[in-house]
Amino acid sequence: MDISEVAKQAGLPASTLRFYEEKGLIRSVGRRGLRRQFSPRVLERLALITLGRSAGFSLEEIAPMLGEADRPEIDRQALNDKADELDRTARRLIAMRDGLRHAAVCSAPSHLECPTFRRLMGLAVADVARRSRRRGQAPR
Amino acid sequence: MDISEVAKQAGLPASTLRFYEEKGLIRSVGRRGLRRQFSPRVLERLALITLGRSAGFSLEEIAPMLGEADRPEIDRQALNDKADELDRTARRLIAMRDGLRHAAVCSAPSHLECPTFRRLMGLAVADVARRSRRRGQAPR
DNA sequence: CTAAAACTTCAAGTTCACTTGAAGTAAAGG
DNA sequence: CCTTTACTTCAAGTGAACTTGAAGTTTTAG
Repeated sequence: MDISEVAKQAGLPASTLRFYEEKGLIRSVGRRGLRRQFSPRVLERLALITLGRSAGFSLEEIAPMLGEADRPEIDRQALNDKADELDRTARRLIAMRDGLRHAAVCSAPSHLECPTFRRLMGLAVADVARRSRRRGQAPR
Repeated sequence: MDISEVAKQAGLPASTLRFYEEKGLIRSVGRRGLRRQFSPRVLERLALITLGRSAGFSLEEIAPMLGEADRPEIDRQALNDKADELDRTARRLIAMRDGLRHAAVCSAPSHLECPTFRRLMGLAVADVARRSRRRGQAPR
């Protein structure tokens, strides 16, 4: 398959495919002239990468999961850890969602006077503070 | 208050406070010598920024919400929109979480042979494809 | 009074995941 | 054969949100 065919099927721009190849995440099976040729199996690999990305894994984290050949060796512990992390993140988002919804209808003259909103602010600040403590005074 | 005092209370490095001031997100009330002095009210503003950030707003989105003076004018519609967005994101994360949990215990010889896992991959790919279509062939 | 600690500015660097542009080559269609 | 289209490489650029470093000034503690 030509790169544009892969791009179309994977839903990714060709530039991304070249970038992934350069990073060692995928491989082309050869060239026809200058042009890369891909095996259809690359689509599976790309789907795996896309899945990983949308689960919040970085490319660096994904690389070792893909394995050298075509048998992904996903560490089950890593999956569970990531699942836990997603769970925590999702909970935070939902708390935030509810806070926002409340703020949107709250009748307090200013959000600053709304207890719910203030509690939310407090949580966020505590969160940042905790983070910076963990990372030794250098938060992100 | 000195910048370090504000930093401590807000849980943010001083460099971030200078950065926020440069961006017009906060203001110092004056200088003592070279040193910025902050009013304690800046803490509220910073809490608001931190809250916004953790809800997924960009600094650019947050700026207009803070208002010129000290009375934040948060657009209720923006809050609802962001709440909806958080909701969608949270749902995606939860689907992903369940998928990962399944994959972690799945007995299929390879994840590639597990239907649940494959469905998950398909979803992620469809998602990316949808995105790139919306954004005119230029996804992120 | 002096030295260390805390602050200042400004430019440049960092990270991540790509994208863009320029300049060139090759394949496909007519 | 010739042109258009599709690909190629490589370096550099993007954006968000900061961080870091160097060099200088001021405050504070002893």
